[in-house]
Amino acid sequence: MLLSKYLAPTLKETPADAEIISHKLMIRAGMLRKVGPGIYNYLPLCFRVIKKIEEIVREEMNKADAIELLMPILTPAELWMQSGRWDVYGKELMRFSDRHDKEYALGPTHEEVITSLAGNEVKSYRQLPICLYQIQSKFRDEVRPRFGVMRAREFVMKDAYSFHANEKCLDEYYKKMYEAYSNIFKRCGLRFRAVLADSGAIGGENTHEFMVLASSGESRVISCPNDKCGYAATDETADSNIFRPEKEELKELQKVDTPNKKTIEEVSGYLKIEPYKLVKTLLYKYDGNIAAVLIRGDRDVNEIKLKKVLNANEIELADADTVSKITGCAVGFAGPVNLKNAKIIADNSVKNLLNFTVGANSTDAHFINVNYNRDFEIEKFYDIRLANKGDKCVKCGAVLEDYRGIEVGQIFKLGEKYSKSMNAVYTAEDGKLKNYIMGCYGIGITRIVAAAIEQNNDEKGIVWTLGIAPFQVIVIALGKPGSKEFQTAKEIYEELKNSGIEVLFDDRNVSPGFKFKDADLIGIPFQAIVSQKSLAGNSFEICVRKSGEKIMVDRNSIKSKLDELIRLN
RNA sequence: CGGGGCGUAGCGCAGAUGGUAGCGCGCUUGGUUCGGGACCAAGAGGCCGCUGGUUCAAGUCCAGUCGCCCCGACCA
Repeated sequence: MLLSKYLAPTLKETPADAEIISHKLMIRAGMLRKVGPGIYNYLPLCFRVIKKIEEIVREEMNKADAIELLMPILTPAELWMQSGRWDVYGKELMRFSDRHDKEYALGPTHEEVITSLAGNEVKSYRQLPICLYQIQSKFRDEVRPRFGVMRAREFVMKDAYSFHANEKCLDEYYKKMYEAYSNIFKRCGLRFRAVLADSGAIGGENTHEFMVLASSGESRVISCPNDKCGYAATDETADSNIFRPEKEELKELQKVDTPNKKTIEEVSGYLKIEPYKLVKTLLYKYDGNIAAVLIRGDRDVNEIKLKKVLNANEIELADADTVSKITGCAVGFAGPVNLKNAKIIADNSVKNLLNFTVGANSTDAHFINVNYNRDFEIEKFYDIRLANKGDKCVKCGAVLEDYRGIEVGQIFKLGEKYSKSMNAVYTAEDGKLKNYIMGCYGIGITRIVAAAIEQNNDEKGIVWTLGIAPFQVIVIALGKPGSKEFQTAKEIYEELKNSGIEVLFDDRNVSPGFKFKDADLIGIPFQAIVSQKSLAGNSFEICVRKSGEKIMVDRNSIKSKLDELIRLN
């Protein structure tokens, strides 16, 4: 490819609206242009990277016996109503009506479509297991699209769905996918971790998210530093153990004034009590009911866990009016003692607390030396706590760490969730109709592009790893078109191209500095530089983008040296 | 949905107190340069987001409207 005839509009200046490094670099390197909020043009360089990633994904999926197909982006509302997700999915589902006022959604994921297809066409246990996948554009109407392609409203995704006759078969296939995913991210040159996660809107029981480690990541992961243990989970799911306070004699319940002291910090500072000896009483609305949720003052509630234990569709912290109605006092002084009209549950962190402090359900007052069972009743204890770094691992007891990650893939065991709701069945060996046991497996292709850049860049620009680089080599001719070095560079370019190396030739009539800067910015792994000096000394320079290393070779060894470098990387 | 900010050339921006629009980058043409974003000369490119108002006169003041960006969406 001749750069002069290509479309890679590089920029000297960073565009104003880019926040994170990958977004900045994708725009500067002429890979990405915005069309609208969360909607982008993927320019040729970016498109080549996308194609590279897709090819890796295809190879690994095919290796795992998955079969590629293509489903429509446009999906009729009936399908979503069958599964029940038309009502549950929320605003992220892009909906609209056609000229006949029929409702449709742009596919954010394709469980409904594939389950319907399988239900009609996969009729016998003899056809199972089967895994079908596609690579296509997906649509999610994000509350706030940001960070370029990291959180876009339209993006490219690989989604796969497997169908099984039993759980054991699904378990085995899940493991196979776990391996396939690990291979994919490895081949993309990413540093990643597979972590336990919440299943979110897609549903199902078991799930792992594949997280690319990056400080700009929007997800927080809690992980055990002990390699033998390997516990790692998203902050939405992570469990942890925390310290137990010392035993002590029960003291007498006492009401104290706490004028205008509402927050844990204010109360603990004012009463000179450690935050862990305060108990927060949080009033949650859930499906029309109210729950008073107790948790130690130094801890936070994990709403995902809470939603599960309440078995609720929606949970929401009660507004000030509701709080006043229930407690009879201002927000900030709610407590479990004499609290009526609310189900009282508590996090396990409250279990070992004695003589703790709570709001007194009267404005500007708290109770101290409170003890449950004696002063009030707790309906049940649960683990509804957000795990923190510094907590102890539930598996091995090591001190947990946390880091930020970009979620690039997720694998789920769906079970019968969709096959049941959509009544998708096959004929089993015993002649009876059964629902498929399903799994689903997603990878954000365009997000991988951004994640790879987040991990692989320096002050000069992008540093592609060979596996997903848009080109393997860039030939740089120093000297104007028509000069001897330009001619030689062109010959080298043709030679490399004909031998199957993916090569870009910077044949533009611009100054050397310009070419070097652009080559570095675009981040092609190897630069072959041809100058007057090279010709005179028969000593050509191959520059390795990542290390900056310069390798000098003679004219006849350029191709073999590059072959070797490409093979080794 | 709430708070903040911004809409002026393809991009980045400047345009007190109102007087009919400029800079840098990029682009075109010609010439000189050619190992780290060269230089000279000549050009092209604007419904100053949109609508209405005030005024002799509006990019500038007023009202409305649309769009984009950032922050938040919750811990008693």
